[in-house]
Amino acid sequence: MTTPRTRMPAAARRTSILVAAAEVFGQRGYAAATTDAIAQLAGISQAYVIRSFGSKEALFIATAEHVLDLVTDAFRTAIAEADDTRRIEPLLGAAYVRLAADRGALVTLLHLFTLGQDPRIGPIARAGFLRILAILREEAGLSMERATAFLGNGMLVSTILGLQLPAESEDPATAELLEATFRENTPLVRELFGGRDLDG
Amino acid sequence: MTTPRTRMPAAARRTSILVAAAEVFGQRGYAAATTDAIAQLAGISQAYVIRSFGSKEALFIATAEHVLDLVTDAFRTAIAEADDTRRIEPLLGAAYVRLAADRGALVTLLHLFTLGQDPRIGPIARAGFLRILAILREEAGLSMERATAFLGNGMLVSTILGLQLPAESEDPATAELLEATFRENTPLVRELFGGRDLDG
DNA sequence: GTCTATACTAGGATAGAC
DNA sequence: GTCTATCCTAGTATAGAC
Repeated sequence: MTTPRTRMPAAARRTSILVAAAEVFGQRGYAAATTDAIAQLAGISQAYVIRSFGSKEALFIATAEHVLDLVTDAFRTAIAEADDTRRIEPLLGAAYVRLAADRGALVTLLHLFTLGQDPRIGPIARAGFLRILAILREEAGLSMERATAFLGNGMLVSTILGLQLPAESEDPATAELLEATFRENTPLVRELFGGRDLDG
Repeated sequence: MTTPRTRMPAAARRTSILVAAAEVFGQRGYAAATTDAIAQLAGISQAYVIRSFGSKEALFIATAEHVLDLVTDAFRTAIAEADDTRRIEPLLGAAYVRLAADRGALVTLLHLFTLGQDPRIGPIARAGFLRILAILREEAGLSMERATAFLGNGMLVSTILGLQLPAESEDPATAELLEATFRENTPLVRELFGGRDLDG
């Protein structure tokens, strides 16, 4: 709009753009997301978004790294809280589901993983995926079988978010699906999304 | 190009466009795919692609329905072959993996499931997902727990395809991941993709 | 650090011929 | 049934001011 808004230190501005970007990228995907939508959500001009990150592609990469950091941090915190008397998956699962509160984060990740064919983004996507796998294996101590079962469930969680299935459905098949996918975290999901549709 | 190529009955042309569309949509996703790339792959003009389906959106929807049919048909065939002395998941899994030979099909499905926010496509995506779930539950007789485990593994398979991880990697983590994800179908995957990268 | 204005391009869709 | 030519919009990126 007309006059410069809340002037802000560069680092803070960067963060606020990244947060907006994760939401928009999560909702629409990389290609369909517009830098203008991100700008509006961040409350700044489209040109300034580009100024700050150089290009839409660079912004997406920064956003992806940011989300990847959120996930790895969340997993590491969960791992630190674990004692070895119980399975660690519920803790990791809860950490993952809680990231859904960061609107867009999990679905942005899902979008990232569909971009393997992109010459710039593809390598980052592969590395990010393998990085998460390595944490599950080496830091959480999961066998490959347990790790893939956990990852599969995580992809399913993200898919359900991306589909925007209703968090509270009258359709019994949907309700049962959510129970089976979110398990002990189902109440957490309902709390996060209430009556609204699930989205990232 | 210049002069009309192989003139073809409308139905056959439709199919050949759908096949090309699945490949391009699978590779790039809905938004990034261009009707021109689809046209080139199908060997016809961009304008004719639009002519044939009305719009890019309509083409995507038709492609999605087509892929959904491939999946449901493949599952039903697998179910028909099952005897009840063994778990049915390996049969279903093999059927699913074989669809990867239809370049783009599985990853197109993955893209479809990220489009929940789209007013036109979203409802189709949700219905398609629930339709697959219903087959697993009602026709294959899986409990909801087994169905979600199977679906999660399927999403992981599609994600690995979308990431284009190499089918034969020197990286031990990747190799082990593929083994754990594809299980008894690992040889089939290698046969399908040989030395090439995995893609849809 | 942030804006307005604008240049430029890609790509979906239409018109009309054959 | 299929093409060429073209219109038109959306959206990224740049220039330059404050």
